[in-house]
Amino acid sequence: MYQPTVTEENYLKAIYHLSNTGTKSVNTSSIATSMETTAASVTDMLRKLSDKEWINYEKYKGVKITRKGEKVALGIIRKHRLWEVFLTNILEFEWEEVHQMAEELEHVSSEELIKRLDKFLGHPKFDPHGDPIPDQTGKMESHDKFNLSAGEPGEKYIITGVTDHSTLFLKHLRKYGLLPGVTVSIAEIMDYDKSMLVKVSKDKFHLSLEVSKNILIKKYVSSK
Amino acid sequence: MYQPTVTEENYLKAIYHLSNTGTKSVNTSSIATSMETTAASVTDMLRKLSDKEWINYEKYKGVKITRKGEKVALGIIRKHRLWEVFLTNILEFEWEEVHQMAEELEHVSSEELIKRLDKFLGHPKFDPHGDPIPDQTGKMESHDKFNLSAGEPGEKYIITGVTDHSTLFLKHLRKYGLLPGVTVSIAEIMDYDKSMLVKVSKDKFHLSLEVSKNILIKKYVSSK
DNA sequence: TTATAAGTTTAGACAAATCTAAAAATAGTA
DNA sequence: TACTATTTTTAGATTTGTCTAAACTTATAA
Ligand SMILES: [Mn+2]
Ligand SMILES: [Mn+2]
Ligand SMILES: [Mn+2]
Ligand SMILES: [Mn+2]
Repeated sequence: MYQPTVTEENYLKAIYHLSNTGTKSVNTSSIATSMETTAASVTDMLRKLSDKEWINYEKYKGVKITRKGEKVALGIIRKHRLWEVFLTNILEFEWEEVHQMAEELEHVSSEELIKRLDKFLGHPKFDPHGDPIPDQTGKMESHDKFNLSAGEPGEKYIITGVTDHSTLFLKHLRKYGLLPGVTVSIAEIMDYDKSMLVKVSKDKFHLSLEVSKNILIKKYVSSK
Repeated sequence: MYQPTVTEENYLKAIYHLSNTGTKSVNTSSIATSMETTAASVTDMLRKLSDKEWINYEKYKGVKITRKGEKVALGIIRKHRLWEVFLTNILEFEWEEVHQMAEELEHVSSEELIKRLDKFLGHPKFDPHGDPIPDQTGKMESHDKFNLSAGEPGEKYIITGVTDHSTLFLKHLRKYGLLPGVTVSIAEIMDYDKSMLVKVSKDKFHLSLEVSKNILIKKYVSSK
């Protein structure tokens, strides 16, 4: 049908993310915040996206992404995350460096390019931040993940991702080797401030609640 | 100082190419043709490029690219050609497929990305079409190339590039294995239509003047 | 050398995406 | 319920890059 402009792609991606993976309805001001623009500009754009049937929009009632719109959003997210894998695994960037570049690369339009990139990278299922990569049909691994802050003393977990994607946070975690795939065990949780003492391979260190709340984990299981 | 928009980058690249590698002055209509736009639009843009000191422009007198403008153009050309190498050598696209994708990829802004891509590709000196890749300072291998149509019977040559970059032509050459690096010897040149009989490894075939005029070669030298 | 053709610039308009300020609708609360 | 605060939309501009049509400049050639 229509093909979205770069700006329309960015709006659809933002709306998709704000509606936590495509379900609930999103209001104008939250889109404005996430797009770093004004509510007035968002209203203008919502009308256009609605005309093209990528969202359902009623004045004052918020917006819900349509199946069509979701397809566009997932296509962009797929490209974004595959390029992030390329940048870290092949060009050896650190995980906190790749997001801005991927924001540009995700708009390169060729479907064949992304198909071959996916193949070249070995069909990765997750990006460097632990976020799942949608396949060509939009399907992806589901999150059965929970926060490290909800973990229990004495238990062993595997890091699967983060909820804060800021450069500052990612850089901080990398210093401690706290990356997706790494095993952590909780030695102790302090009653006073809910900070925790964790063990990562040979090292032991202290994580504030601030930090542990933003790390996603799954239970450790010996094989696979 | 300023950083060019995607459109400005495309104009500067076109002007650079039209002035055969940065020397002679270029007129409005040739820019319009190469950008597939109107002379009026070009005039509008020339004013902007001139304000930003990327070109010297005097009304009705044509335009010459400045040192600054040349630097911008060479940066884009470097990115374009490196991405073309990536697409052919790594993602295994054919040489006639890569140009359109490179037209988009060349505008991805990160300098660090292109530095690492260059390194990953092994600092290639030529793109898949035989065009030289400028280094970070804008320097590149010079063309001591000439047309196959000027070659002599009995002589052996190495293909170094093409002057027609159209998909149709590139596809045609690939069918015969006429790619940069390949050795050809001229068996015979027909008096009547200047077509030539050439030998490429075990195969012998006929090339029209139309074709031989668009193939660039250098003399064959046994070593290197 | 003057008429005509070719090339170039200006004038005025438009679409996309944005903004500020003002008006309108909805939500929260006394 | 009625007032106020918050959110959202509209109105009117602005910027970038584009267009057509008209005016202007330069080249060509009788
Ligand atoms: Mn990212
Ligand atoms: Mn990511
Ligand atoms: Mn090209
Ligand atoms: Mn090329």
